[in-house]
Amino acid sequence: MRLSVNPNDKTPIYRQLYEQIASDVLSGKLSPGTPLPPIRTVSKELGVSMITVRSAWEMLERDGFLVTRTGSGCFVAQLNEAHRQTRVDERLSAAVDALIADAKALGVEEETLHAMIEKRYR
Amino acid sequence: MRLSVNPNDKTPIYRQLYEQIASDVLSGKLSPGTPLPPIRTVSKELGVSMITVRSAWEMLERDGFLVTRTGSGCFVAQLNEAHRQTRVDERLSAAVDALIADAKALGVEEETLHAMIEKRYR
Amino acid sequence: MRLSVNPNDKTPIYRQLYEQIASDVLSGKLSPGTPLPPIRTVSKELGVSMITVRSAWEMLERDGFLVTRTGSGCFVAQLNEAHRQTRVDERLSAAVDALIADAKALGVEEETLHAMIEKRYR
Amino acid sequence: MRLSVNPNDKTPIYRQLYEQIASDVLSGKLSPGTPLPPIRTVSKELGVSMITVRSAWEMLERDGFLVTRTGSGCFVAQLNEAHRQTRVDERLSAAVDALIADAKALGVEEETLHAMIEKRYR
DNA sequence: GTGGTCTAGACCACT
DNA sequence: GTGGTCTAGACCACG
Repeated sequence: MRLSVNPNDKTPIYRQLYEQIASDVLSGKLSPGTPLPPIRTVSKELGVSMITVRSAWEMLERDGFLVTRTGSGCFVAQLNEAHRQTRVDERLSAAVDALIADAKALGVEEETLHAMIEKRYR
Repeated sequence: MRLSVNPNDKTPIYRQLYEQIASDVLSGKLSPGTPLPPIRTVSKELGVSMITVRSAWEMLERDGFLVTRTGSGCFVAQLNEAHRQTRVDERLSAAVDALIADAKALGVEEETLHAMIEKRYR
Repeated sequence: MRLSVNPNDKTPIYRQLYEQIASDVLSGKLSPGTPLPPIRTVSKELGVSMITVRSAWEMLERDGFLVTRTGSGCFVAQLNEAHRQTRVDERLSAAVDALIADAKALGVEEETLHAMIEKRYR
Repeated sequence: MRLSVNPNDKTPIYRQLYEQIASDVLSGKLSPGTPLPPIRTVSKELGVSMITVRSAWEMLERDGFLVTRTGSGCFVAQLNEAHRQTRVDERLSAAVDALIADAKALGVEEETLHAMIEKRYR
């Protein structure tokens, strides 16, 4: 559980938190059932308001990444392997499609894209 | 000059306009010297405020895509081929890096990425 | 005595327990005088805190479904048939009223409601 | 647009607002494209915090009942008739199922249910 | 003017 | 102790 926020980043803090946790759940770094640290703790450690953390948590729950049990805490949701894989694919497909749209708008060929990925993947 | 705005898209209207024109300039669809329609016209056709259009134009001028000649309007800027290529690369590199970061966070291999691009490039 | 808790359900655990027992008493599945298992046992079997179970029991006693005999445990309360029927009616009326309010708010006719119940009652 | 909140009701204010607007959209009382009053206005009129209103609006947008365009306001979403009907059905089915579950738990027959609805539908 | 985000508190219900 | 809701401000980006 290594969370961090970058206040210079223009993306909202709650979204930054969302992305980090969602990715960790989807990549398997956080396994189902794992308890998350209390909102107040996260809030203090990151130096952001409780509400900001809650806002991220709420989004994560809505999207099925965690379940919250009032009085006892928040836990990584149970996602079976197939489901997890599906969501990884969805997420990546969207990102890939966005890149391809960009490339096409700029008149860049598929080969150039592959080459660029190869060069920058490290 | 085919401009459009998508009101459901959460990206600000002025940014949508910016992206379209910048892409068209970089891909060569808009060649240097081409006059842009008056702000007032664009504003009416798209049903958006003149302020919004002006703000997109300003950003484009700031980034060297447009030049304003007082009294006669806005024109696509002169970009020499090397410069144009550099900027295409910058833009695409940023997009590629974002995708790679995503892929890494999700624990996805480079090969999977290439395969996905191949499949979705149509 | 088949008790269970659903951790995904947002209704508080103590309320889930309350509802199950209240329903069983009102439907006659639990007859007057039947002893309830000790709080400690229920707590262990369901994996919930004793405090939670106690709080459900207290509410049930307050509402006349249970009686506590100090030293010997909790028992299903004596409810005469007329009383039992009244309470079933109260409970159901409330639920029916809620449904009707919903239907009206959505502009749905009474006939549609009857049809839907017929279809879904199995 | 007649909104009201009942502070005595234990359901959260933002949920009360959500339900009212969602119902009005689904029943057709609010037609697609209609602008909603600014959050600040609603907030003042109802005597609740802006954040509470926003929270309801956010949920409504998430669920496709409205779209917000920063800088110009919030509008009832475009829902075609088929989609609208589907969502009305979903909503009502859920409510009906809940009632049926209740009835079954209490050992009440289908006929009794129909009779009760008939009597209380006014 | 609009909505979007954030803070620093508070009070409540649940476990 | 936990999370859930709410308040009364503030500042920013957008149109």
